[in-house]
Amino acid sequence: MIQIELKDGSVREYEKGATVLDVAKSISGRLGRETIVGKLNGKIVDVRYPINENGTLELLSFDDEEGKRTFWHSASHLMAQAIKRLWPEAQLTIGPAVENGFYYDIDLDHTFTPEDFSKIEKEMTKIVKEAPPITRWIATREEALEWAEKEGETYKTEMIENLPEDEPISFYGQGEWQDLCAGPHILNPSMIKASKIMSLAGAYWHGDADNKMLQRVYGIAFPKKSMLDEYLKLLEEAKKRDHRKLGKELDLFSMHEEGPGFPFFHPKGMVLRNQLETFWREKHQQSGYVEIKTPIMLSAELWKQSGHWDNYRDNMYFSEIDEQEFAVKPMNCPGAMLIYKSNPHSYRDFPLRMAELGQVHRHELSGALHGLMRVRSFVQDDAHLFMTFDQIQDEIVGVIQLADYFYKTFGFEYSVELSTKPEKAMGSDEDWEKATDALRNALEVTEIDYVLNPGDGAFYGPKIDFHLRDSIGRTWQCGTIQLDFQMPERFDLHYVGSDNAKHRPVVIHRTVLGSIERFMGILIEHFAGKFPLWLSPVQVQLITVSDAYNDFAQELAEKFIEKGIRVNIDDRVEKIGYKIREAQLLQIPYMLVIGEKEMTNQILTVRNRDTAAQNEYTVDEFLNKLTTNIENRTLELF
RNA sequence: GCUGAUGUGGCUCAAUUGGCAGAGCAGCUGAUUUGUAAUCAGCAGGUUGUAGGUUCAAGUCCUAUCAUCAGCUCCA
Repeated sequence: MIQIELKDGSVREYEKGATVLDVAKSISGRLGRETIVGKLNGKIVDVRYPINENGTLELLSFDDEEGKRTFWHSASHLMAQAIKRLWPEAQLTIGPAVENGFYYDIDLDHTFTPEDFSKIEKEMTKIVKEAPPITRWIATREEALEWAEKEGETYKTEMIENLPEDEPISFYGQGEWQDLCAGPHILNPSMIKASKIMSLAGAYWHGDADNKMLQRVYGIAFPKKSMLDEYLKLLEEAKKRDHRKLGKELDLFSMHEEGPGFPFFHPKGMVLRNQLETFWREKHQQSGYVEIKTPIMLSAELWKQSGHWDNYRDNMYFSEIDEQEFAVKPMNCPGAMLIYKSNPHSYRDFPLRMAELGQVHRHELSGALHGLMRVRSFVQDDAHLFMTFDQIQDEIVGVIQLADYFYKTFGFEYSVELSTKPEKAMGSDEDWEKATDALRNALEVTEIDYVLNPGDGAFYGPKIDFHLRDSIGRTWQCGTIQLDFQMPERFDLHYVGSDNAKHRPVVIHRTVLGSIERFMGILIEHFAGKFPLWLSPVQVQLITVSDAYNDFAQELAEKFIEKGIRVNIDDRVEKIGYKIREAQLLQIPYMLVIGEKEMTNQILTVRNRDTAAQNEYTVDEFLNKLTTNIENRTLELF
């Protein structure tokens, strides 16, 4: 007999060799039905896994991350089986679960069309009805290769050949179809009560653009039909907060064919932008930064010196001035280096924090452009910090805390990645190691959770990235901290130390918002256009009941303007309901109906955008509440 | 850049098998002076992304090109 400790701390006895499923069934029928995978002593195992020794076991269902992934992985098998039935010549590659569902990459001459989706879905439903039990077995390398040969699955042959010698090669099968797969999997496709093919995309084999492009079929699946409906509804909701749609509706910015990747900011978008920048300047000044501004175009010679010419030329724009080659800056660092070099520096100046809202241009691939999120020209909220080696950790910690402060002000959740040396990089392995250690230490000091992203650093140094999430769950890099030992060498920077000798300073590049454009995109989606008061393009809408009250509204407006409130008067001859509706659609925080009652009593009737509640205030009361909320950059309206 | 899809008034969308480009909203004009999410009527607005081609006839079919969307790749 063996002893299994369960999640609730209870211990149960089983025959040696009892499977995860046996355990689940023994506890309750429901657990028996819903358990998808087990976590045995911290390791994910198939429900078919026989337990041979004492240990702790967690039973995971679709509600658990690991359970969900397994479920979706099995759904991708179901889809693959359906596709193989419909197109037997299809060659299968890989079919993993992703954040929202699963995909399978398939090599097939027939190009899938959206019309094929329903065909595939129908076949999937048929298989679900057949309910073939999913079985697992281990094959030798020879058997596995034989299978791939027989099935004509050339990609699988390649995958088998690349498997490590000592790893057991497992197969999963359902009905007439088998697949090479590490698992784990659910017991039977009949557990998949609802599934839907979502979209189609091209994807390269092994993610390498030199390889053949495969067809990637995306799908989603759930153990309950109602969950699929809910998910589809959620997607609809997310579409409504797409910053491209809201940008148009709220008249914040526009994009034009004449300038692909170059956004145009409208007056209301500029209010938002300027508020952001004002906030940014205020906080940076408080945090000991000075501000600089460097030119958009600089000599090509400078970019050769900085290393951008060798490492970043494909992404740069060039032009000629007086027969000399110039480049439009893709980054702000070389300009900042020149400013540093224009004066001698002492260790007493350090740390020197030079910030720059710098407009950069980068030639991004046309297919990569995406609203404000990925553009070809954007303003980085950049800064270059110059310091001694001893100051590195404190400075990185300082930036991490600054970034945290900014994100918290907007109520963002964020994730952090540490990226290490890429293939195309300058500098010695030793320098890279030192720099990477410094970043890692700072992360550990601040006790921030992070994931490692090997090989994804900048060409001049490793980096810490801050990622924010958009409305449909895609994450975008915003803040970044990059340690750089290269620029100081290349530009021969130095400072005089306390020993009266010349030393090389260390440089940190960093952004917090990342790009103002991208950050605005994220903000729009995060708030779904309902900006907090301090960011709202129009903060107060005065709505007159009839033109008898226009003068009074005008008087009031002047009082608001005097306090710096962004106010707008709607004195059109329209019904109140009509004017309220328009202000509401523009997400204006406060709507004030101005009529007889207000004029005679000298009182304000205030409608709140979010609650639709109506409150009465005296003018001074309301003004005080407004200014306090704005000054504190409060997220909620009052 | 690659794969696939999509481009019709400012916006959202119609237009049988190729057969006279249309509606709602927004805009303008007039009437309505209105109390918390749409007052009524009239008017105007388009070389159907662009350039070619097929055809008696093209929004519709073909070719090229540009842009956008989804993903890949890349990245703030």
